[in-house]
Amino acid sequence: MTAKATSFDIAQLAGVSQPTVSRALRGSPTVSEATRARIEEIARRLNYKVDKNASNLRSRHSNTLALLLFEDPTPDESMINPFFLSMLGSITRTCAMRGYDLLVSFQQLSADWHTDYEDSRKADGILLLGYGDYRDYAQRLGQLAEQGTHFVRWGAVQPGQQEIVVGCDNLEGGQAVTRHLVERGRSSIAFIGGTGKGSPEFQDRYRGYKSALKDAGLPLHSGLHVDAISTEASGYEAAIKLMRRDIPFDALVCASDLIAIGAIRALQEAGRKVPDDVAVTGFDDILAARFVNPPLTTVVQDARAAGERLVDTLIALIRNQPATSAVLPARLVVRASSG
Amino acid sequence: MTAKATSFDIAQLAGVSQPTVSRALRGSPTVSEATRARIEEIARRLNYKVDKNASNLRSRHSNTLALLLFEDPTPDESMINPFFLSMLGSITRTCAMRGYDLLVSFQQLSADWHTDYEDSRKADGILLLGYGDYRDYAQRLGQLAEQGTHFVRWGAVQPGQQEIVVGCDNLEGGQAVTRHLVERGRSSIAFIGGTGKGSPEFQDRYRGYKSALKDAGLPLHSGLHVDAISTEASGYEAAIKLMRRDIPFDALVCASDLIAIGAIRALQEAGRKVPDDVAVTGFDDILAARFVNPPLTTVVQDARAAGERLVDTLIALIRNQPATSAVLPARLVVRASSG
DNA sequence: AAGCTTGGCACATACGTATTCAAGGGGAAG
DNA sequence: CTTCCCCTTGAATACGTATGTGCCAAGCTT
Repeated sequence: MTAKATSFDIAQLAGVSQPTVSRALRGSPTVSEATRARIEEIARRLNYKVDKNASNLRSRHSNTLALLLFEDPTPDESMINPFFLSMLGSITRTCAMRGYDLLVSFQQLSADWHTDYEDSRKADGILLLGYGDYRDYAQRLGQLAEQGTHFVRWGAVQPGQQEIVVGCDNLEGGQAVTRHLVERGRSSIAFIGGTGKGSPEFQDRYRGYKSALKDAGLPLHSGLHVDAISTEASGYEAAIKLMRRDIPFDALVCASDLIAIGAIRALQEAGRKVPDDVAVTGFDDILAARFVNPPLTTVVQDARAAGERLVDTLIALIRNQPATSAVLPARLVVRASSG
Repeated sequence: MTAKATSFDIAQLAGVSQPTVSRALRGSPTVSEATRARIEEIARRLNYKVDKNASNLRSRHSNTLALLLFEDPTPDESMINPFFLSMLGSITRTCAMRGYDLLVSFQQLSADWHTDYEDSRKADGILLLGYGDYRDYAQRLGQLAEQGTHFVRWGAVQPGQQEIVVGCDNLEGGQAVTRHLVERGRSSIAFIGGTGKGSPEFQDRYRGYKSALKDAGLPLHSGLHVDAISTEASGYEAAIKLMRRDIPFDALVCASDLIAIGAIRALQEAGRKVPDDVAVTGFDDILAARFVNPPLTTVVQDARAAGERLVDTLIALIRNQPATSAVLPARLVVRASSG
């Protein structure tokens, strides 16, 4: 293991100065082709790699993005939202293709996440995932956006926000899945998922549900709504609570797949057949959705497109190119659970 | 947004020199308490953050680990092994607690992954996940280990390897699950999963299966083994192939949960009841294992412990402290699918 | 009281690259 | 033959921190 080669070593071997080596390897047009070829050959031979720390220090940017994943402080072991995890794959690949490195951190929500990464020059920009009920922090985010902190949030687009957001069309997704149930002839459609304080995504899905009911001329019955968070256990309990109310229903729109899976278990244990007695739909299309019995009708968020869009938006922001919030389409996936 | 504060700014305000600021903030004992307190107060007031690039450049280490996740080049969309994803959570948390940043990259297996990270000083060490049939690269890894490249691989521990490996006790897992089926009174136990070229983990699980059969005095019937890769589709096909052989079997040890889920589907479609006619077991305890019908008996790899061990081992290696390969225990989780 | 340790700090410098500025050389234009 | 300019390159320096060395004063020892 010899000492690592520096640009000086290469300069000496090539009979040029260190700056010329730097220019040649960075593709500067002021270097003649002959010189560049010679330098590149020597660099390859010495297995030379640019020292990122020195390079970043001098050029004042790190070519690195930070991905901050804020966990819900649930005591639940299930921990990470499965959808985020597939998006992570897309994000890392997109970063690689764009020539950026990716720093990943799962944190509890803390006040100064931005300083840790951007102020210390570890990253040029930040991706925010799982910011939860961001409205509690909306003002703070707006401040940061105005200060020029480079970040893009994944989540619900809200009117009046200052920061840039990429999200999925939860409203349209909620509409599509409800419309689908109506088309299958269901008329008493319940909804499980939070509508008050809590995930803004869930609220958008609920608004879609309401709007589809209205379009179909169906009444909105407040007794057919139960709150739940996105776990199997919560979905199970919510379905039980719903059944206890003795209000008849023949379909169930769940705000997430995990909720739907729990609800199906509760229904089946109570002797209700899915989908014959009750049609059930989820949201997310997690891996398990395909394998439960019956397979779950759900709404896909395209994780690949989401990851790409997040990264490309953030890079544009960093480079002071036009960058805007975006809402990605949601797609209905029909399986057996909806009849 | 004012220009970022440097250690010089603080030095001036505190009436000391820049090196003193550096030492004070790094906790050097050569700085008096009074001076340190004054400096820390000013640093806080200016929202000063150490420039990591400058710091790393000078100190010659980056306090960063790289996580390289090599994907199987499967055309399958399922992409990422779900178990890796939960381990990722544990890895990021452990890194954070130890004061390290984490660079994440999903790559196709390439020849010079090490140079990209360690030679360019982006990371002090590398975690290798999903290296696949690493035996094809065993010699290369051995070389790198001897050269002093800092890396730890997750996977099967193999005799004679040079590099450090942390893995799960797949042998014991395979034994445990087979033993469990024997105790439940099964005597014709089939195995689905690769045993030839392919995942060394699968091979260890198969060896455990064989050894448990032997301990129980049961014969090993080569007709009761079918190859498969870790997807639902592959498990489905393998089970069909097995049934076509018309060799009676009353239990099925699958090398992964996804295989087991596919196999259960094939069995049920063929009219065989699980677990009454055939008991089925998986491996991994992915999220879906709990929700399939019937819930899947499987073997848990403790993702949290695995992530912690990987990170701590790598840090020890980097610091030239004693670091050894480790095999983590596997735990049997009994659910309804095994009768 | 003179020498000696010790704590506390400043000075100078190194880390390896990117960038600014100036200069050399050769060809084109006059 | 001169002048000007472009094309290439080298010299110098900046980026912000960490560390080896040296200095000064105060507290010790004999």
